[in-house]
Amino acid sequence: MSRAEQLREVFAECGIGAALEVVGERWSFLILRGAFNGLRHFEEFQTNLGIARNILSNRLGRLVEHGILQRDPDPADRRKVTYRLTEKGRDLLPVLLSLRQWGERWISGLPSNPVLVDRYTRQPIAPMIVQSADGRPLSLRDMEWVDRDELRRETDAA
Amino acid sequence: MSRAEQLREVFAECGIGAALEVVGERWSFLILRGAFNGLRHFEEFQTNLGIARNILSNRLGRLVEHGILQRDPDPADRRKVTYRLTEKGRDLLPVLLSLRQWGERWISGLPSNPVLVDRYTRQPIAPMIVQSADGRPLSLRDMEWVDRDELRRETDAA
DNA sequence: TCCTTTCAGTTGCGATATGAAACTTAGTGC
DNA sequence: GCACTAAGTTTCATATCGCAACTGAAAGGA
Repeated sequence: MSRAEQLREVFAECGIGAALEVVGERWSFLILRGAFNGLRHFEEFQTNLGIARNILSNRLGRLVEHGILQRDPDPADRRKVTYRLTEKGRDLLPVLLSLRQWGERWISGLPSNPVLVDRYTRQPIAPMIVQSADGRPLSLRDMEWVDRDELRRETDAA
Repeated sequence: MSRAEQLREVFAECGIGAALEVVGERWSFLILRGAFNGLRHFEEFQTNLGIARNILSNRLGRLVEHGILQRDPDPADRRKVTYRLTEKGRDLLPVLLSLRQWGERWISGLPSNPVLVDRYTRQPIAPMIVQSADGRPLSLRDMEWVDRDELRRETDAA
């Protein structure tokens, strides 16, 4: 087994590793943040993020390959290409928001701009929290890591 | 302004960038996953993740520097060093869990091991979701990005 | 039509980061 | 003292990043 394969195995055995293989490179999250904030075109990403053009090209390509962004030539102006989030990409919002809230709380200390609000109440969204299956907030000491098979035996026994 | 400073500015203007500057490098998330799963010692991280020793050394150092891990020599065996999550580090759990759930849903397709359960009900925790200030689940079309100052004007007007 | 600009990349190349393996240093246990 | 363990550090090859310049196709205007 090659080194790359080994790595992929380490990564893939857990959802975190699997996810990181796809969005774990430098700039990927910032490109996605841009996409969530309405950036659509190569030049927009480039000037907005200040990322090198070759890297941007490479990252957009990877995100498209993995089905996180969708690449469509603009029929009205055939120079232009539109990148938009797929459902798979939009489903990364909780990741981006938890990361952002953590950064606001522990690093920058300030609320980021723009703010994501409830469209109707105009209230900023709530902090991301871990909850039980029935919706109670859980702190780390209310939780426990359990081996999958162990858990199955537990519930079978009950 | 140097290139590095420019980058730091781009990163820092938003919580996501600020967070990525600290935990955005390759392996950082996997090291944190390890820490959440109970890894404490250098050799444990190394054998468990298969990461190169120099990189591990560097990443642990950075995470300690940034106050995400705490480094304590073991008084009982002075060869050993214990790395444990600080509050700042533990507060990254929502990030790790959303990432993991996304990876399970869209990449690996399988629940990861071990499973995080409610200690008392033995139920796996709920999927991470975006909620309104009063706790309603929000989908992307219920939300809107608003400029911070714009929002202030809105609420002042009301 | 010719000329200029825009858009989305690609190419070349030096700087930086990563990875594997061997080495070091301190401490433990017999 | 001797073998072994834990936590790194060093060395060196390779891979990735980042900048600047370049390309090629398509608009847009005189």
